[in-house]
Amino acid sequence: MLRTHTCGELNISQLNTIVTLSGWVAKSRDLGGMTFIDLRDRYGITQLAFNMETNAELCESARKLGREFVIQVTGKVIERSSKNLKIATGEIEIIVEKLTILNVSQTPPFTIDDNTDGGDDLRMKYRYLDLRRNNVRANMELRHRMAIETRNYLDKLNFLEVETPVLIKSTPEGARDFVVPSRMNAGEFYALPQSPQTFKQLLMVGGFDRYYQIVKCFRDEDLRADRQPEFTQIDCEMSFVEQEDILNTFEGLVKHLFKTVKGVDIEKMPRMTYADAMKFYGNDKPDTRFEMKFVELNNVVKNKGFKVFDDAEFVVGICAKGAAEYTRKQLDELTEWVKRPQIGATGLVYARYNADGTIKSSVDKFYNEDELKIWSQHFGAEKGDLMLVLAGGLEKTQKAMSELRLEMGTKLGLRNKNTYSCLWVIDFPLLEWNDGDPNLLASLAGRWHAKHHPFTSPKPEDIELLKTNPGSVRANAYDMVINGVEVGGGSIRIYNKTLQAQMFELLGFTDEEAQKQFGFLMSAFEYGAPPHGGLAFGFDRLCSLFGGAESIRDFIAFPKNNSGRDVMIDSPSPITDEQLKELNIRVKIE
RNA sequence: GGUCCGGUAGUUCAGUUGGUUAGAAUGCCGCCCUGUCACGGCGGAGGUCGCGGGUUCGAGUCCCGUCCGGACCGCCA
Repeated sequence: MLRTHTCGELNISQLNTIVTLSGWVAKSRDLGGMTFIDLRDRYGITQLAFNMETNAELCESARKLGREFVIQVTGKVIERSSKNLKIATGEIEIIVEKLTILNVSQTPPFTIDDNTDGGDDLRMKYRYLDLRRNNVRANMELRHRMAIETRNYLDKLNFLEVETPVLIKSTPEGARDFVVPSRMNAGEFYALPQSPQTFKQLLMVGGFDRYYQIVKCFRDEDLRADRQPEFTQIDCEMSFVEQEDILNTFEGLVKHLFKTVKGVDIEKMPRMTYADAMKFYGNDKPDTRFEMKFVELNNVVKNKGFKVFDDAEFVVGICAKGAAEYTRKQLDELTEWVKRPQIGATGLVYARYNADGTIKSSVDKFYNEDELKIWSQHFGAEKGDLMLVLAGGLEKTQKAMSELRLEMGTKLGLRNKNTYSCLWVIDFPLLEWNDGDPNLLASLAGRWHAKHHPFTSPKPEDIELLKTNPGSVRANAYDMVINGVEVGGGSIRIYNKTLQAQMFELLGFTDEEAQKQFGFLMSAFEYGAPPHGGLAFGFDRLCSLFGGAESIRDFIAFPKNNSGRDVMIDSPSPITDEQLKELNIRVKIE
């Protein structure tokens, strides 16, 4: 071993011990007569001391060490004369007797420090240096802890971790597939899994009644701060269960993670129907850390001569507690904010319930104070509150108000990242109407597509509606939402061949297409498929939520950038003509 | 496919209405300094202002195009 101890463990109890440490030169302070070096490894920092008086030669070599040189030192642990209580090893230092340079280093392009001066791009290019920073390493440690505790919890409940293949079959439903050409089968391609969905269902048919896997999944869609082309799921499936069993089991998993990783106790998670989530939050993943629920105003504000409201399909408001003090300027800024193309509202109506009991609105011309009093009753507004109203088409206005609600929540400090509000959103619609996306129409020739996926079972009491009113059919599908983040979701699956065939038909698959793409699953269902269901958690998102971060990138050791590039290894990249020839592929860039 | 923001020293940034030799901090190099821990002091080097074109007597600054990065919308069953 090139060390007897790590750089994080020595303290006053090891005084006068001779130790050997190895690590990186984090910083050096040359005072002339003596030189101090901060030696860093994964575990911490230990100060090395070199003295001109006692060993001039050694001190001279220490002065020449550059940042990030890898060195090994042997020396005695002594008590510092001036202590640094900010670090764990701050009471001691090493009087170095022997110094070996294990490796030299170029000066790093950014400081390896908690508050680095490096921009994101640079950090990604030199990710191996970025990983030396405390906070990035702490994120990876958190991720490790989450994975371990996930395995602990599920193992205790008899779940089996089973690996499923990564080279699988492309299907047109859902996200775009990443594809891999097959050399041995000219002109044919594997697809990388968007999730191990069909395999975990086949494992249920195979009798593995409790399965999980912490598994990489791939989706070739545009990226975001919380979306990577390859990402990790905690993928789970259970047999002989009903929806409540799944919810309870995996609510338990998340509670276990909060308890063991963060020391936080989470209460029983409420269940909210999709319909209520949309009604009160305009969103299927509501941030329930704060109220500020939607107030429908169609029956309150119409027919008073205000054309915007009269013509609107949907008029909705929220009550921002204590925000009546907002200045004209702040309200104008808020109006501009909702008018941005990303939000898409055409305007914002506000009414202040002033401390003196008067109510002043931006539409006083159309609504007198008595009418505004009625507004405030609907809002549940009190003195000091601000009422905000948007109007327009239903979906667009719901979406805009949902964004405005989150913005107001942020502005009013109601979204503390150390507070966790968890819930299940249940009873999602089974199907969504295809509003004319030509790509979908071409591939599916169907008018509906599955909101969750085509194996999701309808609620038994809604099955009749499949024939008459498919849009109103509710699914046995559920999402777990924490602080407005969809951390996971799943469903009770169809295990009946006839019902599955009916679904495929509704989704526009011909028998032939269904057979070609999912024949293996339909065949399997003919051999005694048990009732089953499951869900998958977005592991990266869960980690970033636990770590209090917005972006998942810092919880992935080697993430990709916005364009799906790995700037460190410079991929993707072209392949040689020889490789292309072997694969029977000709590249043509339009 | 679309909207917005950014690209100036190794790094993070400033740069006014278009006007002399493009600045600061930090890092780097050299000298000095025996208790530092954001050490301190003095000195120095370091620039294709992303790239291409245009307007102008004159462009880091204005216009057009393009590339790169970031946030978002669409998309992500």
